[in-house]
Amino acid sequence: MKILQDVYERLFAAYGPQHWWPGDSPFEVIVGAMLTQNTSWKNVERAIDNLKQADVLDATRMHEMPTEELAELIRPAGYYRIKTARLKNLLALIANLHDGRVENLLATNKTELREQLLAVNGIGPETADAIVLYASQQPIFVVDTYTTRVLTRHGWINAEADYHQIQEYFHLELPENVDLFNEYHALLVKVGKQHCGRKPECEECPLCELLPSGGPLLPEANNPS
DNA sequence: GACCAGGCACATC
DNA sequence: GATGTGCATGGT
Repeated sequence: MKILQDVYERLFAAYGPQHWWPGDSPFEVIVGAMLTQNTSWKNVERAIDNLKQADVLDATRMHEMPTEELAELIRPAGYYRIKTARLKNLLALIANLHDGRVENLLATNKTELREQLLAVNGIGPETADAIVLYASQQPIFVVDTYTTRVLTRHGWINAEADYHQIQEYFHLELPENVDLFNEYHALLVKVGKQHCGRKPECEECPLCELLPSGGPLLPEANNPS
């Protein structure tokens, strides 16, 4: 039985479409993916609003604008110095390898695109995959802390599973579909925020109500208890 | 005031 | 190769 499909159907039935990724353009999605690293989306919104107000939410303008100026605009998103450098690194990739055109970057096939993104200092697997899925609209599953937390809490993966192993699990059990991967990731984030992962007990956890811990699914998974 | 948030790179052992 | 730490703002 494909448990991950069953989990998805239950989550979608309970919560419906999440309409991710918020953003008016692919470039805004990219910037959001960079800024939301270990940061609440609310703070990212403030930063993106600042960029819009300053009329610089554009790859060329952000590439050419002074570092200090960009830093000040994205400040609400936290880690603003390092994130400014990271954004500049990505903007340099777009300028140098893609003629400064975001659409060229996003037209790159997902394997090559992921590789190029991962080569950028400041882009790790989650940010790269978020850009591939949500900005470039190519099917790759995004694994984040909530994904790991929810799956380990329910005993569906072993606690030592790394990013790639978890991603492979989703790719193995699910059809390769952009809309499915989009909704599934968003639903896991939604439920993960309410999930009992932070607490030992499991009350008022919507996911646990829907899906009581059923034991390991992967052959190598640990027994959760 | 402590803790957390849609990670990642780098230092050190 | 595993583990620890810095990065920073804003909400609870």
